[in-house]
Amino acid sequence: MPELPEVETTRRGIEPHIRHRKVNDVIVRHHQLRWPVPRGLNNQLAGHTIRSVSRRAKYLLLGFDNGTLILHLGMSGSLRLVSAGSAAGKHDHVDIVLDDGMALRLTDPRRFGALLWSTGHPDEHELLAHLGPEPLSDFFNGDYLFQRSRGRKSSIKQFIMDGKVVVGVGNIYASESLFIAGINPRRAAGKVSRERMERLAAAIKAVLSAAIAQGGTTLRDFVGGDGKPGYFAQQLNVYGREGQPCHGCGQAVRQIVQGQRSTYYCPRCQR
DNA sequence: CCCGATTCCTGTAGGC
DNA sequence: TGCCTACAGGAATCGG
Repeated sequence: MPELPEVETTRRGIEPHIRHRKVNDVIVRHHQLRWPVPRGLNNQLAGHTIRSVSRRAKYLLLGFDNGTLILHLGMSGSLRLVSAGSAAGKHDHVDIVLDDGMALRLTDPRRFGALLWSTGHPDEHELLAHLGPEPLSDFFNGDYLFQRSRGRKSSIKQFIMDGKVVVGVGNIYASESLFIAGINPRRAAGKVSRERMERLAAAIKAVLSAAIAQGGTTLRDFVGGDGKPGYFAQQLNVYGREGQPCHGCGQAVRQIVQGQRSTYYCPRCQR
């Protein structure tokens, strides 16, 4: 399930193959993703060259001289380079056919992903305009987390998963970061000390960086642009390890539900 | 503004 | 073996 490291892994995987390439055709086989894929994309893109391949939060941005293609992988999406015209499976919803005989193929079984077209500045697009800072930027630090969290009653886990606070921290990395920082996920965000927020910001950066270095986390179906899975799952400390011994103290890892999402933590190491 | 619940979708896993 | 149900999750949206 793509979180920020998986999206960044995808970006790095596809960029060298698609940047400076011209689009020949766009084939949309299934329009109904998170939002409808705009009609007539082919007319916008055909003949235009991909100038940049960037990322904001979990969105991939393909920059053209006449606009930006905004892609989101949802929770089951992946982008891969395939030979143009190769047989499409039932979940292969979109092919962006390039001028070198290859195609960028969006596969997404659960269809929570999105593909949108923006003609203005992408940062001003409604979906991106109100997002919090990038977790790996200098702007995101303990001070920032401390300031933003004062007075907030929701749990620290839900707080760091809020895209208006910081982007790219999904369910897996939220649990992992809180474990590294030694913070109980149920604690009210507004009551976490400045010192602990420093540790948390550092933990989020460390966990995300390590995951990117490993090519992301493949739990079920994630593959990078080269079709290879990520290897970070082997380094997970708590996620999905309910009942198994904590790597720090040996206590059984506990699972709880917060905001309809599973949280994993060690009751001894995280207080 | 803040917060919790609901919603989209389908593959997978567990129960019987 | 097969059927049924619960569950997984990103993030917009809505109701309180």
